[in-house]
Amino acid sequence: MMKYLDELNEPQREAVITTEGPLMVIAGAGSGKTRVLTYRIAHLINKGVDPFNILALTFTNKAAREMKERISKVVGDQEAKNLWMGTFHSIFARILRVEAPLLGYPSDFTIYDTQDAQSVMKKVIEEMNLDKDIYKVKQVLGRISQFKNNLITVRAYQNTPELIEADAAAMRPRMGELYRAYVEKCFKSGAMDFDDLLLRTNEVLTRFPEVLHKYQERFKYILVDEYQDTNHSQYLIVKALASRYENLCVVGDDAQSIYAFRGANIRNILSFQQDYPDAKAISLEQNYRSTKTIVGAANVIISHNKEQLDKTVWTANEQGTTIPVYRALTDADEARYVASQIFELQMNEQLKNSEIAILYRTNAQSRAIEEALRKRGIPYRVYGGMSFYQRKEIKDFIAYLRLLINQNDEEALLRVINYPARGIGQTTLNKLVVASNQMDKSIFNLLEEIPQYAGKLGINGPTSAKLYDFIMMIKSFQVMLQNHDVYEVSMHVAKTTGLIKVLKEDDTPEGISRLENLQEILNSIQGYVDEQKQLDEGDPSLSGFLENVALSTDADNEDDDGDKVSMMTVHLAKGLEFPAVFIVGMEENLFPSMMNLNTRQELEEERRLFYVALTRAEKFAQLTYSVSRFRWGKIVDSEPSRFLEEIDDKYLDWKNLNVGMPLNRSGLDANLFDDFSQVPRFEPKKKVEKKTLSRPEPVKPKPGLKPIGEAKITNQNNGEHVNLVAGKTVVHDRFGKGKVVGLEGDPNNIKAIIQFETAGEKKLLLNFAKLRVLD
DNA sequence: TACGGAAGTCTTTTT
DNA sequence: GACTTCCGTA
Repeated sequence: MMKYLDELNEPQREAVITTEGPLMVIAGAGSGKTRVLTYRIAHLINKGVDPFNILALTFTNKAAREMKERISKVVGDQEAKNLWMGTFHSIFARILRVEAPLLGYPSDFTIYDTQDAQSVMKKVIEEMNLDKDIYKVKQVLGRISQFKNNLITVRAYQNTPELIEADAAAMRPRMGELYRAYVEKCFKSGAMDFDDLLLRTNEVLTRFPEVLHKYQERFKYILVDEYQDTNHSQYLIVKALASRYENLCVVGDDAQSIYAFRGANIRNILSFQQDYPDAKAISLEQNYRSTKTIVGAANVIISHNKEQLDKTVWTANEQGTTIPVYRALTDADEARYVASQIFELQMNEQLKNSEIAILYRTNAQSRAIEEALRKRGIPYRVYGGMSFYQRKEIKDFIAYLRLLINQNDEEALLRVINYPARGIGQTTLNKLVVASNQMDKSIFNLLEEIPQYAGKLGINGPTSAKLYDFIMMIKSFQVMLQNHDVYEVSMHVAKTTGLIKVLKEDDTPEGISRLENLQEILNSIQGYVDEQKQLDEGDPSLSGFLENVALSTDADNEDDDGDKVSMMTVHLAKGLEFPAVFIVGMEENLFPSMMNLNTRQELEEERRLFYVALTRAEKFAQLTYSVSRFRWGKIVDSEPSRFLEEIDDKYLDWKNLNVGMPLNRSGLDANLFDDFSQVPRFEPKKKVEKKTLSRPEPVKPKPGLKPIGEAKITNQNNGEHVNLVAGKTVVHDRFGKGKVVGLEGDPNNIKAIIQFETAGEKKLLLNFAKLRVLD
């Protein structure tokens, strides 16, 4: 029955069978961390612990789901089903559904995602008449997030002169007021943002000892995965819950801490043994995932960091091949190289697409690669970026559904009260917001009695009637929800509100795709209803569906249909592994990111990020960088990443170093790079190599020195960077064919004067105009 | 009030 | 490039 223990090495087994007392497992990359966690939980259950008493906090929903499946295989579905397993946010949202009323929130509180929060803050700043260039929405919210993650409430802020002074010194003296107004608006709307889910959990556990006691008794055994990425708020929740039984097992790797920007505090893991003096520490150092080359290179990288726990990751695996480092000329060239290498891996190594991943530092890098993969006919899936639920048409529809559950949700109400258009304008809405603030009444409640208030607010008869109609429509949906299933109501909402109609009227490709998306969300609601009915856990609730929507990420969606190459940011790749991994964009200011070059801590986090990226690879890793890249609508020269120089050359295989950028040509010869076996391979001696690396190509004229006789643009035909000069014939999407008459303006922002055959002469900014060059 | 076009602004990573 | 904002027009 406990045969699984034989599948573990010594430290792994110890981590599994040490079930009582605090335990810290430092798990190096690829050291079988997930295996330890699953078997540990299975072991607890086999020992007779009730799954209801086990809480396992994972970093992603996907990790939770996969782990649950694996546990099911050992202990059976029935037992595994009752485990409390999920992300901090989803587990504590679930608990707050029960406990939030103690804090004055409705149990059907709405969860605001980042977009909602930004929209609320934008309105708060406008209502307070503050300068939006000084009080930038994202910055203000970032600051508030810091407060919340450190449990600094509005009151605590007001009582902390250092914070007030710091904000004053940063030219934002009214931060405290903004914080208060934002929190009040959320509270009034019955809404919590992501940080609130943790903050309010802390609050309820602190203020209500009996609640704390209840959950301490419930969660006798607690496991936390990726402990190095917990923030202070999460840390305190865990600490509070575990303080009674102290059966707390944290698993993590300080070398893989990559979420400091979100408040993660690496100290949480570094000082675990101070928090729990009796804690046992186990370190898993044998890597089962990667080749010696990959492990060796990764170790070299991470050794450049100062702040870390002592450990040595090693492997008994084969040596493996050296890591190719390809120097591309443009981002398009880089993408083409990756596509061609994927093709080769398939031919030579019989790898499936699904065994290959392309990792990048920023989502924006996916575009060029997608294009190259499409050209080669390689199927792929891009994870992250704009998720399905973030799309406007989906958010609009969801906003209606949110209103049915929580009519005080002001963000949702303002979003849809005039969409589709029903003649309710900004002026009217401003009056309503002001009145709502003054009367301390939600807009919805105010509108229920609009006939009696309209005159006082200066709202005319027809408008008042429209407002009333809207409220009555929402109320009719609410009534319908009482005796119809969620799917039926959703369908009715989509039709009655006119959402389907407006989308149908738009027959552009984008419009059609928006309609399809609406269709898809309706399908997924139906899927949810069916699934919940099967699980037989009462009637499927709309609020349950909405919670899934708010807390699920793109990576969680399991439409793993077919054999596709995975594309994602390095952050998203955490916890995953692939036989072959490409890490692209290994350039200064990109990886490491130009935003993180200021302090050693920031740079070390970038380095850990690279460490994470490289250790995703089992057999094949490849690195690429480009000497020029299309960024911010401009071509930007770039230098190879310092991380490349940090790796010992014995692990690397430099490619394409002596191919230069053709100067004074109208463009790159695309065919030159199509067959990569033809590209001269230059294996330089060490000295030359380093030199080449820091100055990899002939010095090109800086953009500022360039006369306005020519301009580099990206040709819409083929994505090539070409030089545009007077006399060229170009095609514009709207204006048609035309001849370039001249170029003028600032070198960074060149205007082309183009004489179009039908549209006449136009001046177009090259940073924006989409031109195809004909000759 | 709605819409479209053009200019302006911002680009890191995510629950 | 993507998104927002501003402005003119219907």
